[in-house]
Amino acid sequence: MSSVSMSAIPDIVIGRLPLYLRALRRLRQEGKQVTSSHELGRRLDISSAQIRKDLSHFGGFGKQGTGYQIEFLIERLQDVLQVNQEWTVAVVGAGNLGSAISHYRGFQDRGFRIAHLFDISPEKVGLRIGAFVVLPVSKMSETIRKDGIKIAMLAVPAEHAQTVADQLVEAGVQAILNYAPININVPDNVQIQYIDPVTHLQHMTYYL
Amino acid sequence: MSSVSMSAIPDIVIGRLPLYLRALRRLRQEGKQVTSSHELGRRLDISSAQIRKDLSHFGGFGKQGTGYQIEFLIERLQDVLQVNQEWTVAVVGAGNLGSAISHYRGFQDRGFRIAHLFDISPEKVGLRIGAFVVLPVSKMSETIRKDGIKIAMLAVPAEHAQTVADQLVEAGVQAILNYAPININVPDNVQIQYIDPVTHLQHMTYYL
DNA sequence: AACTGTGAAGTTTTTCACAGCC
DNA sequence: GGCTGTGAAAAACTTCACAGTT
Repeated sequence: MSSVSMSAIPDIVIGRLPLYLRALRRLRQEGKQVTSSHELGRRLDISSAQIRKDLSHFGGFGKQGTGYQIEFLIERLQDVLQVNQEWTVAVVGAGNLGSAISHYRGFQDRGFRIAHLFDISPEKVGLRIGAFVVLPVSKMSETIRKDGIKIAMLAVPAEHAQTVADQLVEAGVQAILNYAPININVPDNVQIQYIDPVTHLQHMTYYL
Repeated sequence: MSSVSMSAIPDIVIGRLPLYLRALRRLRQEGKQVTSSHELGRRLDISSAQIRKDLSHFGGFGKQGTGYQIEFLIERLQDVLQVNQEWTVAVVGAGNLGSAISHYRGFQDRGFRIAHLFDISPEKVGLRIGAFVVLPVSKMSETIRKDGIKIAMLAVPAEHAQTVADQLVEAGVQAILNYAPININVPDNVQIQYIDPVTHLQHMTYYL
């Protein structure tokens, strides 16, 4: 997990911040202005002490006796996670999954904008998928470099995931969200996260 | 996390087993017959000691001096995770995401078969999506009960996720994989897991 | 009265390191 | 020589409990 070890703040804490942020935005949408570690904890099924301790790593965001101002805390968490800016993202793979990702409206208002969709197949290249025209993988490095893209989502078959990841890293990508059901090796300074629904299902079947 | 606390084996260990299984099947596909905790660890970026300790919870699967028989270990892990049988799964939500899930070929050979696709929208009901004809949510409880379905994937808008989850639980579903970007409350005896790509992206941007 | 922020205590998880076996 | 399985040690993480503030 790369640059994690040199950070003073545990990675497991960082991993919870997006959940706090998501819940807080929900509370805001419901019209609430103030919340407490207890209310958040109840919603997220996390102890209130955990939430207070996590947040305390970044400063005193709350008020004793009152709780947390939702709007203020949202801003602070977005600052910490660096999602007050908009990140430009590339998607590689224009199959069913890449297509679904490209159509998804939920990235925009949480800090991410998809800028390009790449595919290697000549039949896909040139097609319009959602708001994008599929570009050839042969143009990938050049485009990513030109636009300074730092984040990519990988939705190619498992067989090609490592090769494409290598190209992405070579082109300057520093964070990869890998949807292919395979482990990938990247340099220590590159972030990687995985999405594989089957691992979640298999985790649950243990308990059934 | 429900029934977890009464188990002798830590949930965090259970969560890694699907990753081991995935890597082992990959090794098998590459033609390998034997592996070691070191080789697995290198691929997964997990320490070899961790892997040995995790596996030792379920019995001595390896041979000193030799390592692990890949085929044998795959079978054992599939037994432990109960994925030697095929689980029948329902998908709720026939939008882009539900459609992508329904088209995905990767569930079948890892223990899961999608049996039904539900949607509430009258325009969607009756459409053919992948191998499925979209069924109305009004038929959901009845169908799930009749087929004894225990697992559901939730791909509806965040606003409807809790309501649909309640109906699923009421109909007998015991495990839900929620793709909606919102926390859901379910009874203690029901498993729930989340997939939200944005939380992963936000986790990574912290380090950029 | 209600709530935060936080040291200290408690618990869980990981790593170490090595005996035992192939 | 290489590897597993495992107690013991170390590290990481969570919870407790309460002083301090509104």
